[in-house]
Amino acid sequence: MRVATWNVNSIRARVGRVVDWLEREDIDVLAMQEIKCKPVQFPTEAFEAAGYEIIAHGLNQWNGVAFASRIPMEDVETNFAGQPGFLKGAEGPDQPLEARALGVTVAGLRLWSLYIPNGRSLEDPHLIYKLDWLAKLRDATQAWSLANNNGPIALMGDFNVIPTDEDNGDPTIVVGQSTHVSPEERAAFASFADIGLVDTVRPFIPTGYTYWDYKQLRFPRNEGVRIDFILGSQSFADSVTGATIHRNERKGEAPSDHVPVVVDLDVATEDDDDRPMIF
DNA sequence: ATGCCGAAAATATTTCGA
Repeated sequence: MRVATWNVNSIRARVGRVVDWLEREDIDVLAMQEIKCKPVQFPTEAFEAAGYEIIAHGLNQWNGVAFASRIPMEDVETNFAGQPGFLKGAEGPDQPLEARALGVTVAGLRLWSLYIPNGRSLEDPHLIYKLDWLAKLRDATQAWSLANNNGPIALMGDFNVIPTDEDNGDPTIVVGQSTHVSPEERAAFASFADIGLVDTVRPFIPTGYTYWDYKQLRFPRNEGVRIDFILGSQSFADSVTGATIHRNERKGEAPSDHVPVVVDLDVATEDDDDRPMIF
């Protein structure tokens, strides 16, 4: 079973590339971020023609998350428990939720497609929102694990955090001046390890980037950053047999600025006919 | 060539992104 995450930066601008890649790479489940549309605007037909069902959560032209899967999806959940909201210029606890989190269960695995807030700048209220969002996500994940006997769960998506200096190849992103690398953001990211989640890709791909800015020849110069992750509970990570970062998807005509990240899982599904089912 | 930013709403300019 092959599971992937990809910030597509507008699915309507990228549908051909995404569907071609799904088929070429034999992907079973894809978590998408920044679909930048409402569900009615999502190019569902192109995915269905390739054998994938779509579940999308989008409120407007900003943000938006979705799943494409050729294995049945169950227990669909938009937003996580306690998820903070945000509205520029507004304050207080009743700000509207943004379309940044979507959960589904596939083949017994709990999967989340997540688009963590950017933060914008060190002085911006958006950074406070980002840190709160990550803390509440951690709390919701911990609560799920407690209620589900530490079952298999993965948080997949664009975390908008560069965990180590080795993950930062962009010379304009500087510790002390930029978001994504601040001690507070790195601590928020690291806190997922405290509730038992591990980076399921790093053991297979120790270095390498997942995003290169469109500007300033960042990709030809390989001045990217690593911000897209698949964090899994131990029971999820135990079934991971391999991982890949699809750097070639940054090339060619009209690429997203992010590339797909894939994990291979040793998990039995209904569609498997090459593996004996033993009960 | 991997090459100097792109998408969407609005309809020219602004917002957002990391």
